[in-house]
Amino acid sequence: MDTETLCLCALSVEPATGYELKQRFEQVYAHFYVAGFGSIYPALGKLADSGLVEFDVSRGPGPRPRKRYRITAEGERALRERLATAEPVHRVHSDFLLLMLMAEHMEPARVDALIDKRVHQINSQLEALEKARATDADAPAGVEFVRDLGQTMLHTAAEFLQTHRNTLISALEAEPDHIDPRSESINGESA
Amino acid sequence: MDTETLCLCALSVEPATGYELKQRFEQVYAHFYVAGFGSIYPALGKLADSGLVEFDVSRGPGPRPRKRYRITAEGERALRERLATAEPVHRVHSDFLLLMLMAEHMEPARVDALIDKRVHQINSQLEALEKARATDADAPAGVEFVRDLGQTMLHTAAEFLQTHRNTLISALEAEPDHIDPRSESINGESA
DNA sequence: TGGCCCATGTAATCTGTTACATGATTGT
DNA sequence: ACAATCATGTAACAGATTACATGGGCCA
Repeated sequence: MDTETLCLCALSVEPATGYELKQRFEQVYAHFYVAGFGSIYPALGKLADSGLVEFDVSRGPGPRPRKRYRITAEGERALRERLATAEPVHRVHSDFLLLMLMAEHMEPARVDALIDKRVHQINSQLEALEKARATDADAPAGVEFVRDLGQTMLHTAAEFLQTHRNTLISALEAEPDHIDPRSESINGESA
Repeated sequence: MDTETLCLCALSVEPATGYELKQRFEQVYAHFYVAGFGSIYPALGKLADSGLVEFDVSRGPGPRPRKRYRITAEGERALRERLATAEPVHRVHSDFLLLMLMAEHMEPARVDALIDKRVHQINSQLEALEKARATDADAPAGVEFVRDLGQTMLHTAAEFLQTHRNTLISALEAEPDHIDPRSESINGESA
């Protein structure tokens, strides 16, 4: 499922402009999907071409007219069709974890900073989800399910990082693979 | 960071053929990275061209020679460089969660089946991690860190799904948006 | 008047996925 | 005899990222 289906899903909840969709994705969908303008606008264009969405035009602030998209009856049908047949692929693509895997090859301070950064990312996503829950109190069951799962996962990740960071950093400092081959005998047992 | 860097990382741990790398990725890296042959082989080719890895050739079972790659000194330098500057991007791309978000538009049985499938995926990844831990007992601190984090996250996800699936399914059955527009007056307030 | 937010879109580029092609060895 | 596993690679395609282009309104 690509950005096109993502937009169709979002529009089935509530009409929006492309710009608004991006914001919504960042605020509420960020923990399981990302999409930039470069994929959102072409996706909306294609959806409109195939009649799955339509739009009202109004004079926007920029040089181009602003378009507020909404799903059509045909779009609803297509959406149900896609939902009924799509595979539930779930993949994580994390440079962060790859970096952690290679922690031995980095300076401990760098590792520490990376964890810090990740914790901040997680916390801002958690805040966004908290806000969404407050704003949109009785959302559909599916939306709440995903929101709760997101909060649980993010919370668990943050907690793990906070609890284990010291263990990791200590281990790295004890066995300094990362330091340039000048200072060798910290353990007193190098060649 | 792309498949190229991923391969460089994996080869810095231990030499391997392209085929073996894929297996390793599936078994131990699956919870945070995926790569198919179509990206692994070209990546290894490029790495070899730029001198970051080298390989021994032996007569393999297939029509082509088998190449076992290992990282070079220059490769180690390049790797450290990349590790020192890379951004810790972490992104989830989950059709599964998007489907759950749209649960109202599906039949409850379908939602149930999707959750089932996901739980099985998680469990097989957990098994792979458990096996890796048993096999490779005292791995570097970074590797253990990532392995433990993976187990924690996967375990949390599985538990959440098991605990909340009934609540979700019940909610869906109570308010059948998913059924064709025949039965309207369940809430008694349709147009 | 300088910068940020709103707002849409295109084009070049990068990367990954999928399908295809090839074929020996080992186990059932 | 058949299937699975081992094993490498290419080519076509799909999709996303990035940078660019445009410009009004609002706030300090």
